[in-house]
Amino acid sequence: MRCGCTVDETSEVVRQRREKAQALVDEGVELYPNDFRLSHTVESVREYIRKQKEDVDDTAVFSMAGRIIGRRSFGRATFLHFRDYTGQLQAYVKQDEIGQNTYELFKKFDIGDFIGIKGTVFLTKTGEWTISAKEIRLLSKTIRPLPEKFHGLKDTEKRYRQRYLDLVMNPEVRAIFVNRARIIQTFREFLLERDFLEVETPMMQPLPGGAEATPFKTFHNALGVELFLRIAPELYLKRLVIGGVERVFEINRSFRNEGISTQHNPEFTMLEFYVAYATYEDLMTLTEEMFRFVTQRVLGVSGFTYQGNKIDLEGPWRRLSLKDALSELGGVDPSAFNDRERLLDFAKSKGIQVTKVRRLGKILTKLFDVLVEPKLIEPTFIVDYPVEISPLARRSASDPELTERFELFIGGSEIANGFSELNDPVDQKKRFLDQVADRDEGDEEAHHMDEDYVLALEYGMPPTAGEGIGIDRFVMLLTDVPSIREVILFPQLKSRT
RNA sequence: GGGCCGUUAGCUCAACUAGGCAGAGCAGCUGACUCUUAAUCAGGAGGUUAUAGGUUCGAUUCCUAUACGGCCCA
Repeated sequence: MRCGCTVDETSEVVRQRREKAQALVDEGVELYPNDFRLSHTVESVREYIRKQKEDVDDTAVFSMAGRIIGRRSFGRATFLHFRDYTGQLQAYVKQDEIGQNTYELFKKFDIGDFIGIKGTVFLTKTGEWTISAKEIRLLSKTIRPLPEKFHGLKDTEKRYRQRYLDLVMNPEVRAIFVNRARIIQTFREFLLERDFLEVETPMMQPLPGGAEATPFKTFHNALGVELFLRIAPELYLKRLVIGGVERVFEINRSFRNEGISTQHNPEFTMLEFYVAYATYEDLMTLTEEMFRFVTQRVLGVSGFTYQGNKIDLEGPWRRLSLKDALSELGGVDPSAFNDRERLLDFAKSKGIQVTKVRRLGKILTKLFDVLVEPKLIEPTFIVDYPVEISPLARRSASDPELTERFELFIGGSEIANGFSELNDPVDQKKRFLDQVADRDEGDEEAHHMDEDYVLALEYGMPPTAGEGIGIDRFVMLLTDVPSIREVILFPQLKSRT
């Protein structure tokens, strides 16, 4: 039985625990009371001990609660460890202290049960601060055993499907999610300190925009309309810039209806932010500053190791044009950049399948994804993306076929994407029309015509730069994990039938 | 969508190469033990080997399909 989600009544262990629970009930013990009050957490007791040093008061009574995570019993006395949110502590439960009746009941407590304990602290012979129980009570009975303490829980599928077990058994897993929370909080602090306004824009949109991706569809019954889960918040955030919110950001989920991999989860978290009167150059500088700030705050150092590669965030980071990267790192002959047939031949020779006959820019990015991206370990900005694959970005002043756009790569994966925003409504409409043409030719990921967004632009958007940062991937970097599923509490899995 | 690997007791894993009674550690159960810490000692229990078929006197093992997971590719 792999799933653990089926109630397996035949399991001997479960049967034994149910019998024990029934035996406690028969003795008048409430299995799930909620009238036990705490005076301390484990950490606050440890703090008390540290402060008192040699003068620990061995008559002071502390009242704590937690889950039993281990026990060693000796007939009429037992050592156990219990754990609360702040840490774990040893308890010494002695029949002489709590009385024979209570001790008999206590023997029916299992590893995993929640207990409340009142007692005094003392130092054991082996030098471990321990609470000596004057009173011990059951706060919540477990019917199923926790995974084994020494080897923990390794089964990947079970870890994801029953994340609570993973969190109980594997402290490093909890550390990842604590770090994730800190990372998001620190990004937020960084932006708030710089006068950004945090907003929430629609997750359900009549037209999915702001990225090239297949959306999830849903339906609003009362309105009778089809809606899409957003693939990006971009077009709504820019509407806010039009409305005068000159520094704005959102940290929240987007949804893309594509394959699942170690780098992709159908729902993922992005930070998107927009700065009026700034350019993509400003954002590259800001990004360096922001990443150093967050890393320093969360890890306490300015660099980290990702999957064996040392990564230094001290700047300035390398900037490389898309075409230079392709020729320098991808081995593409620069004279082939404008020759569709030669590019396709080259792709074929490298075993790269370019499915539909796509625009030149798409062939280039496909080659880039396979040949260059994995090599970009140190932080690197790739700049000068072709306009045809950047329909929302401002044209480069020096070359109208290029845009003022960058993508940031760290540890061989794309972390951020930013550009000076296109704020010319006429050009924007033309770009949408090009996308619609691509869509008509079968490119399902091409943008839709968004008349309402063009209308907004016609009311005037200040010159602006904007950026999106993949929070999950950033967390992967700082926590040094190889799969996005390790940084998402409940990653998408197929349901078991 | 394709390729490879995996699924055995509550948990972690053997047994599969070359078909021959399905095992261990931990957890749990019974008993002993009032300073242990992966406590110790003694005893006993726990299995539809993911699912459905096939080959075979005999299948955890070989074959086919399916489900789920992992890695790689698309």
